[in-house]
Amino acid sequence: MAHDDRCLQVLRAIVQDYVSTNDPVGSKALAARHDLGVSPATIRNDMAVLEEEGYITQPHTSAGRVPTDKGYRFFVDRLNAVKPLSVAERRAIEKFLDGAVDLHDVLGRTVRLLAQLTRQVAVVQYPTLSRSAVRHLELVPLAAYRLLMVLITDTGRVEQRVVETPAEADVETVAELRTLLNAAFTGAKLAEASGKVGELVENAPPHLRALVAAISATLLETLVEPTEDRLVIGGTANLAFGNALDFHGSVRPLLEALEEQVVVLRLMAAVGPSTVMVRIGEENEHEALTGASFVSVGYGSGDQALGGLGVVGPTRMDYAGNMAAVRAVARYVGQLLAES
Amino acid sequence: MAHDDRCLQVLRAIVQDYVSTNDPVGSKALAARHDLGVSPATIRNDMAVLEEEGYITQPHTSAGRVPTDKGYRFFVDRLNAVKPLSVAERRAIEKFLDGAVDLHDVLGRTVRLLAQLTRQVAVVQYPTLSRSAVRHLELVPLAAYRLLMVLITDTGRVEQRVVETPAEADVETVAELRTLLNAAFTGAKLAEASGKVGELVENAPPHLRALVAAISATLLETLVEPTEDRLVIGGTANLAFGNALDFHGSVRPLLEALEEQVVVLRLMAAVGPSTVMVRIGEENEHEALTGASFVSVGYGSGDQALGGLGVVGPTRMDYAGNMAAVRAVARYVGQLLAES
DNA sequence: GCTGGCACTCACACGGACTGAGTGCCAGCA
DNA sequence: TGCTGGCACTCAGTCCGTGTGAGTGCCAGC
Repeated sequence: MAHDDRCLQVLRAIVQDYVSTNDPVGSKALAARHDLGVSPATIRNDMAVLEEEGYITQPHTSAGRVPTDKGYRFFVDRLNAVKPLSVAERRAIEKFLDGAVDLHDVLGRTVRLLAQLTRQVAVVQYPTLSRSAVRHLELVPLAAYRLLMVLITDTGRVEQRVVETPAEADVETVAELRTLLNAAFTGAKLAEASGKVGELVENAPPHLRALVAAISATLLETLVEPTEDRLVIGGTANLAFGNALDFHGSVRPLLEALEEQVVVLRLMAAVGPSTVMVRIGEENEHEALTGASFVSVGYGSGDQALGGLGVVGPTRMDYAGNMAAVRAVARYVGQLLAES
Repeated sequence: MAHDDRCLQVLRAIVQDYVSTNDPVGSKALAARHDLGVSPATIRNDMAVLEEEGYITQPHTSAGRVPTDKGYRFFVDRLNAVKPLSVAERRAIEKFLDGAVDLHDVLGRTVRLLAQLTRQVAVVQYPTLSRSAVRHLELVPLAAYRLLMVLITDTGRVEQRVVETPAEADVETVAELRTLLNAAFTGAKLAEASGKVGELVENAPPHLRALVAAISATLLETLVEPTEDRLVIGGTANLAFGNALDFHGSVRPLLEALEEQVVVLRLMAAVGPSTVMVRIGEENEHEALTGASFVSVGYGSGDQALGGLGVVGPTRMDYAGNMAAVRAVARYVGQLLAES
C-alpha cells in the first residue's frame, strides 16, 4: 500500500536527519529537506502512526520526533545494500594496516583505523586461543624446578606461563620434552588439545611423564582462563566529543563497562564472520550500554571467526557507514592474519 | 619569620580545601576549617601577598582563591613526608597483583590498581627492551625462506618478528642457528646486543653467516623501532566523573594525547626509580596536558628503571596521596618482575 | 601586626515574559 | 478515501531584571 510505503520513507528520513543534526525532527523540516511529495500535514499523520506503533517518540510536547530503539532496528533491518567504502577509505585501510610487524601491532593499528573511520569507540578482540592452532611450543628453563612455557599460535598470538615442575629438569630433559610436545601439538587446534593430553601422558617415557603432565595442565589452564580473551580499545576520545549527552549525561558507566572488557567480550561471543551484528540500545542487556549501539563482526579466514571487532557509539549513529567500515576492516584483518 | 611561615600554612590550607571541595576558597571558610589562630582579615592580607607572588589567583572578583600551577608546585616541593599508605591499601596492592600469570597480566592489573587507588587515569609502560636482558631467543620455521623470531626477555616481555631469510633454512640449520644465537645473546643486555653482532657474524660458520646477519638485523630493528615502548592505559572513566570541567571544558584533547602514547612516553623517558616526578599543568610542554598534572616514577629492581608508571589527572589532585600510591605500586611491580 | 567593621563587587540563582517550532484536530477539496 | 490548509494550543528554551550572598579591599583601632 502506498501509505505504509510512505511511512517507511518518513521513518528513514527521520533517522537520517536526526543522525546528522542531533535535533528532534519536525514535520515541516522533513517536508523541506526531503522530496516526499506530500505536505507537512500529511507527514504529521504518518508520524502519529509511527509514534503509535513505537518507532518514534517525542521528547516533549511541541518538539520534533526522535527514533526509538525499535525505529533504528526497523531502519537497520531495511538497509538492503551495504554502501561500499570510497576508494580513499579503502586505500586508507591498506595503508594503515600494511607494515605491521606483529599481532599486537596489527590489532593496535586496526583499532585506531576503525576509530578513525567511524569516529566511534573501536574494540578489537585478540584471536581466540581455542580456535587457533599451535605453531610452536617452547620451553625455557628458569630454575631447577621452574620452566617458562611459551605458546605461539598460527595467528601470531603468544602466551607464556611459568610452570612449577614436579621434578628437576636439566637442559637435555627439556630438549626431550620440547621435541615430544611439539610433535604432539604442532599444527593442532587448541580446542583439540585437551583430547590429546591423556594419550600423550600415557605414551610418554616414564621419566618424562610427570613433567609432561604438569606442562599439559598449564597449557589447558591457559585455554580456559578468562584472560585468554583480550580486548584492544581505542578512540575513547570520540566519546568526549560533545555528543556525550547522547548517553543521558554521563559517559562514565560506558567507559567503565568498556574497561571491564568482559561485557564487550560477551557480546562479541555471539558474532560470526561475514554477518555484521548490530545491537541497538536496550538490546544490549547490560545497563551501561543502554543508549549505546554496538556494531560488530567476526574476522578470520574460515567459516568460524577467530575473534571479533566492532564499534560502540550512541544509538544515534551512522549505521550504514559503520557497518560498512566494520565489515571492510574485518575482511582485511582476516586476510592479513591468514597470510602471516 | 612568623609571617612567611603562616603564609605557607595558608597556601597549604587553600590547596587542601580546594582539592577536596573544588570550590574557590575564601578567607572566612579557611579560618573556620583550619586552626590558624588568626582572623579572616589577617588571612586576607596573607592571601593578597600570595596572590601578588603568583601562588594563587581568583577566577573573578568576589570569588575565593584558587592555587596556580606555581602554588601547587610550591606545595608539592614542601611535601616533606610522603604519607604512608594505609594497611588496607597495602593489602589491596598485594591482593591485586598476586596471581598474575604473565607480564601482560601484571601490567594490566597494575594499571587497574593504580586507577582505582588514585581515581585518576593510570599509565604503565612496558619494560624497555634495551634495558632488559635476553632470556631466550627462539626460531620457528614458517616457510622455506621465512622464520619467526621470538625474543623472550628476563622481564617477561615477548617480541616476535618475521624474518625473510636470504637462504633456505631447513630444520637442522635452524637448530644450529638457535644454538649459536642463544649462546651469544642469552643473558646479555639488549643494549649490548648491537656491539656483539659484528663479532658474531664474523665468527659464524660460513654457511650460516648470511642467516645470522639477517636475524641479527631484525633483532636490532626490534630494539630501535618506536613500537618498542608500549603503554597500558586505564581508568579513563575517571576523566568523565564530573570534574571534566577541570580541563577547561573538554577532556577530548587529553584523551587523544593519551591514545597517542608518544606524548606520555616522552614524559616518562625522564623518570628514574625511587624519585617520584611531578609535572604540574604548564610544566608539561604538550598543549593537551596543560591543565593536567602527571605523577610518575620508574619501576625496576636496579638503579636504572625498566619502565615507568604514573597517573594523569587535573592539577587539582591529591598530590600526596597519588605520589604515595604511585611509589608503592612501582615498588611492588619492581619486586614482582625481579622474582619471576 | 592583628582585628572588626564597612562599603563594594559581581557570579549565580530565581522568576516572569516572550518566542517559535511543532503538534493535533477539523473542515474542505480531489 | 486520502490529502491539504488553517487554526488554536503547548511548552522548552531564551532573555532579562532583580536579589542574594560570598568574598574582597581598605581603614581605623587595639
